[in-house]
Amino acid sequence: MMEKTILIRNIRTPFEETIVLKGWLHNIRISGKIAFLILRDGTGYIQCVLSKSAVGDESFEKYTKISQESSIQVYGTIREDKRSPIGFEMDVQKIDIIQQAEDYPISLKEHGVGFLSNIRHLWLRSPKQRALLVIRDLVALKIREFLHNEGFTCIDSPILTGSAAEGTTTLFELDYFGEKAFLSQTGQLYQEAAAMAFGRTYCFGPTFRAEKSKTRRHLTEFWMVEPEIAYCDFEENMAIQERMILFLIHSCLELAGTELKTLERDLSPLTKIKAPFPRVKYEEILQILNQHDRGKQWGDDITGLDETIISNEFEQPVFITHFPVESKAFYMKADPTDPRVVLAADLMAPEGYGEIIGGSQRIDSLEDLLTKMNQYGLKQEDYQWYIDLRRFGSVPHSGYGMGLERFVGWMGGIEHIREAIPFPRTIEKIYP
RNA sequence: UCCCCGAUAGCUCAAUGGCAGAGCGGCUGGCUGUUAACCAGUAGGUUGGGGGUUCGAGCCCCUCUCGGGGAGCCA
Repeated sequence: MMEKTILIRNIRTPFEETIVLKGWLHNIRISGKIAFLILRDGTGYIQCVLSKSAVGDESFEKYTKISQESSIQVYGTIREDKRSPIGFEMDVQKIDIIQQAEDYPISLKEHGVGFLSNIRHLWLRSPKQRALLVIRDLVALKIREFLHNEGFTCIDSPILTGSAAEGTTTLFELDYFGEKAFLSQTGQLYQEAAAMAFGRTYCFGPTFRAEKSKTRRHLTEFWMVEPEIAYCDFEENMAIQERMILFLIHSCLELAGTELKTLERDLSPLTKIKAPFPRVKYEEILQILNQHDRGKQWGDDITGLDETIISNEFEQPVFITHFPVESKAFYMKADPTDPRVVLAADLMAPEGYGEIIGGSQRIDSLEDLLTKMNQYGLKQEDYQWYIDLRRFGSVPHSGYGMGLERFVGWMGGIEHIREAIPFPRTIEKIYP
């Protein structure tokens, strides 16, 4: 007979007939004539109870020698059990050993991050890593769902680009049939073109920064979602971001409870979050920082440490707005009421997580754009297509970029965002 | 590129300049309700590489390599 294969996540009722679970051995505890095998199949964990009286001496001997992470198919029945974290256990009748694993390097005890990073291909199997990457998948799905429901069309920007969007020092350069090309550090400029065609657009994919940053919030390859909205001003831009963040938080709380629990995430800071998020001008932020003896003057950057201070100061995410013109990218629109500042806003997540979104209203006047490009030393011929957008039906428009790993890292409450991407690339890690 | 910290058993870590150790993992045995199970036994080491000081270096000094954290920059 052919037994039915069941995914652990789909076990919601007992099965009196024999079924089969296909997975890997996470852990085994042997107590004389009874053994407890924790099986994982990628969708969940279940304890399989193996008793000598049920399978016989010979099988019991064989099955209790299965090593951690061996691939196995377990046949048996499913029974409710109040002692189980998922409410069910399997009574084992038979086990097929697909491959007996060699000594597995990751034990159930603690390990250092350097060791684990070198075996990331195996580390992915650990419960917390699984939980975090499941949340990543959920967040990515819900970003698309949110934007789709708000009338956005996904128009992917190219990853290979011929010219720099924001200076060349932080770009990965490569040879493109004898010409210089770069890995994209933002898809934004292309989204501005797309938004003029589709109204509301976004791109969502990998971006690359050759910055030699060695911090808990930096990767050289990371995923970014970049919405761009035609006929949208600075204020409406923030309102959309606010709605998106709330939707994503609520989605995680509602749909990823198991994973958040696995990560031992304290949920109270997340459940407290509600709109509207505070909007605080750069100038006022400087004052707050100076109350912490940061000695800030007009024009100074908000550094990583400053971000941590700010994001600990508020329980809610905070928009920092109205940055000095010189500190921001060339395409940002100056505030008509205060030309010293641009209509830009960075969103700081609370709990010390810092910046997760950078956004702005873009320059829509041809004249202003050309002036600004000139000031930033950008050649018009490299950006002719971009300039064109101000010549053929230019409109007020705004957009933002959110770093997926930073958001996921915040949701998961983790220390370092390298765990929020399956195979992180950092300044000194490109393997595995 | 710069600053700080680190490298000892497969892993996580101890060891006043004086015999290199523990827990986990491995292996052997015990236990029919374990939850990172527990108990007993056992194997496991060129203390990251090179040089120096010293009667004597895991420990002090120099240097290199690698790893971690941070600065600058950014999502």
